[in-house]
Amino acid sequence: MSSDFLWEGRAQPTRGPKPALSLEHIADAGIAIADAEGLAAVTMQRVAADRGFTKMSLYRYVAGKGELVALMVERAIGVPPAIDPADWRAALKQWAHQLLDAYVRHPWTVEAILGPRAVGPNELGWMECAASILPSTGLTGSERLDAIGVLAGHVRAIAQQAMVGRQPEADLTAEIAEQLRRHGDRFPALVATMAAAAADGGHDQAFEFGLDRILDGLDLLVNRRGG
Amino acid sequence: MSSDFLWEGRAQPTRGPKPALSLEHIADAGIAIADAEGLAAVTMQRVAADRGFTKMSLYRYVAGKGELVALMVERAIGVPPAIDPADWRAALKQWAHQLLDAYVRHPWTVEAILGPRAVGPNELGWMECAASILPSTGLTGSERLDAIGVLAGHVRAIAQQAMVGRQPEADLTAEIAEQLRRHGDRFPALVATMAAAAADGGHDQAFEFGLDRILDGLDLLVNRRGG
DNA sequence: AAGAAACAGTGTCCGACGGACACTATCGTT
DNA sequence: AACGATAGTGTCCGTCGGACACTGTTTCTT
Repeated sequence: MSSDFLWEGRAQPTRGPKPALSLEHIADAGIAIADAEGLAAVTMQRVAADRGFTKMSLYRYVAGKGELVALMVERAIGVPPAIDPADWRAALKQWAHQLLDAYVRHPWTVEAILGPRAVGPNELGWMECAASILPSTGLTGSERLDAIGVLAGHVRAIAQQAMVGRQPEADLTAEIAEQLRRHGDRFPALVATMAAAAADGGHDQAFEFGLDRILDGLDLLVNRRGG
Repeated sequence: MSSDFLWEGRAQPTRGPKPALSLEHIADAGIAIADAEGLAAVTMQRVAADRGFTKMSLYRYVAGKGELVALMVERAIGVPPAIDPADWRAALKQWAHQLLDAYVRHPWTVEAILGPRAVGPNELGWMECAASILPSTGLTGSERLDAIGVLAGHVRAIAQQAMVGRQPEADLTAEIAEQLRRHGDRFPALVATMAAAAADGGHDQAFEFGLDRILDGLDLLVNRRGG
């Protein structure tokens, strides 16, 4: 299949010069650039130059830029945590928090995992981690898969917003506030909602709020099944 | 602010040749290309050529490619629907379905709205629509904003998965299944879950399942507040 | 010891992209 | 009729990913 490069380290050949680079070094260089300047700043040129080599030498290690980015994602996401599955609700909450941490540490990942892509052991490991929590709920297999999907989707969605809010000059909420100041008459309910939110002072609870709603909803379904 | 071009049609000048193009024509050409071949196929060249003009003529209308894509998104998302807010739960469900429809009709939008971007009247209109449904729930302003965020995030996340599943040769679930066939021993819980899901036959319920969980969770919170 | 074979890294070239800039063509106004 | 504002074109540039042929290096085989 297409994503072998994420699973098998290449067999070290016996003949010829020793490789001066490694997939790990290359991925780390790319990650460093993406963390500092965004995914768009990651070019074959930059990555190679950061390691003191020419662009073309990278093609000895990766088949193209897509592979490089896939390697970066797999390494940035990291190995999934070990979570005690005794209390499924607490475990899922912990899982979601740690996944969000991984995304926020490397905000460009949400951009990189868009579209068709290769799937690596770490990414599958995170799914495995969630899958190992859910059996005690008594939900069906389809429901458990969907539950993982909803939670992972929520984490991704929040990570996207968090990424946008990173650059102060292009803050989405500031942009919305500005447009509402200009054309507020066309969006009365939205203006009222934001005014109310400003009054009650609660901010940046989007992740926790959504997570709690989803877990409440799951809990309800589990109890319905259980009794 | 930076996104005036999404709000004000440019004033038609009296002197000089008549414009041969319009923002609407340009955006439609871009949308047609993106629908057919994906966002990556949208280049200034292609869009201009489809209208029978040279690339540089587009710069009379848009400041750059970013503006073009923003125009495409604003037009593709379309004007938000009018929804009867009597039953807030049914209304939100309808809202989410229609928003998903809009995304699925133009799968490239989920890619285009990543990162800092200008915000247009249609996008704000969708938020207004949701905001006008929620007051009857009795939730606080912050909670209502977060509720909108969770729902919109869920729709976006599902739309992303739907986009990936579009191309048969790079189906993510098929890729996962393939890797599990090879390395299933490392992911026992995941293998078991997918086997169970295949047995109970329920498929493609991710959107409905997640939406129902979120709405259940909101309902619970509303009732807690109400009594 | 001397090729031969496999491998690592480089230099050069290409087409496509977004975009700057100077240019010509077209129109309403005076 | 002339002018000036506007529309559209042609040319050029830097950067990108990548193909391909090349040189240099190491080790196995004879």
